[in-house]
Amino acid sequence: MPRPARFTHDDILDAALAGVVRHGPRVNVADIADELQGPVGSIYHRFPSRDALMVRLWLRSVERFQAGLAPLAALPDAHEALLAMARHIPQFCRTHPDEATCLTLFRQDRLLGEGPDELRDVVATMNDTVTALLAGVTRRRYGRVTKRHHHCVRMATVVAPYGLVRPYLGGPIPLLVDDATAAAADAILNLGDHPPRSG
Amino acid sequence: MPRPARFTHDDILDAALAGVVRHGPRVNVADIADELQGPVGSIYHRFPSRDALMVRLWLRSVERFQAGLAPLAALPDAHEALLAMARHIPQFCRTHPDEATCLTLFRQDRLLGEGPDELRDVVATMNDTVTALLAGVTRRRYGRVTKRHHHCVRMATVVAPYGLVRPYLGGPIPLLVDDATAAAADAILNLGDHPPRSG
DNA sequence: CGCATAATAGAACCAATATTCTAGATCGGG
DNA sequence: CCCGATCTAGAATATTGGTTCTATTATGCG
Repeated sequence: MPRPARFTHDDILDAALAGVVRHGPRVNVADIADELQGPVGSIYHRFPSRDALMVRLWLRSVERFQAGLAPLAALPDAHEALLAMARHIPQFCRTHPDEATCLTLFRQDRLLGEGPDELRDVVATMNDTVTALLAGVTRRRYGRVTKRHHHCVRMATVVAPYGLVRPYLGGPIPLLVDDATAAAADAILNLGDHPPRSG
Repeated sequence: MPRPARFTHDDILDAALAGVVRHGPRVNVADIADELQGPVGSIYHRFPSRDALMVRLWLRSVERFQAGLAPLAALPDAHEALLAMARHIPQFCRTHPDEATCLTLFRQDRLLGEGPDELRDVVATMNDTVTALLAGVTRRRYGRVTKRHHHCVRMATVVAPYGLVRPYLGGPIPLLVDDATAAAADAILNLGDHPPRSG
């Protein structure tokens, strides 16, 4: 009975993504409406505020990124599973360059502080699923899960790979990055086998 | 003969830095004036615009960061020199947490595109000195400087270390990060010894 | 003590932009 | 064919925040 919608939530998120990629994190809603080829009213019809829209966009990007991780964590050899998860990051950035850029432009901690109240919980728990995933593989890899193991795994599979691709976002990502990612991940994982005294 | 200045350039940059750390990259000049405990007029008396101020702040942070690098590049053993340069990053972030945060909040490419025209050259050439430094050590480490070597060295000494500390900025940086940095740098540097086929 | 100079001081201004509001369009069903 | 419901549409409004402007203050010198 109602008038059919011309724009879905995802349409608007897509427009916001395009806007962010083109104009940077400070895109204004007029530019987003431009990308949408629609009026700003339609944006506010679906999203209560610009901030909420941006947070939703970030959340969708994170979800899409995380979707590819679960199967890799299930690989039989735990060490190989962790390396595969590390490699997944540059691969994802190559196939989803825009979402990857979006992920780098907002930081979770800042969204937590500045984002709309009603989304705070969602943002906060966003990484819980990944943390749980990592905890499982960590136990399989090291036998037990100390704070040190936790950090090593996180650095090897998330932090280092992410850091390595970051400067290449916006352009082609050389395959060398994938090799560097795997090499770094392997080295950092092995760090977890030895006691704290650095050598 | 004139009235003595209450605020130096550096005072204002310090205030801007404090503002950026507290409010994020979108700090407004009123907040900066707040940190300065002075009026906005005094800020505009020294800097032509907010953008110019931010770029100057970024430049100062980069300079301070780079200052510690040169002596390390001169170490006799080239491989050790590169590892020392890698380790320098988490150390710098620990001793200069605010400047480090500032470095992560602005990206050179975006400053190039959006920053004031008169500063574009300065921004563009900012990394030339580091590139030159790296080129020298690269030659000593590998004997010659191919594109692949260049990338490996850059990833090992800058990109990976930077990426590894980034999520820890704003809080204490565990010493484990330094170990991970060195391990990753070593692994990536060794990648440069082998031909392109990954293994 | 005025005078010249350069800086502080903050209110006034104005442009950019997020948000709201009112009107009009589009559909299915009675 | 009109009605209710929902959405598009974009002009109007409000707010935020960068920049400018007009005092006013402090200093050294003649």
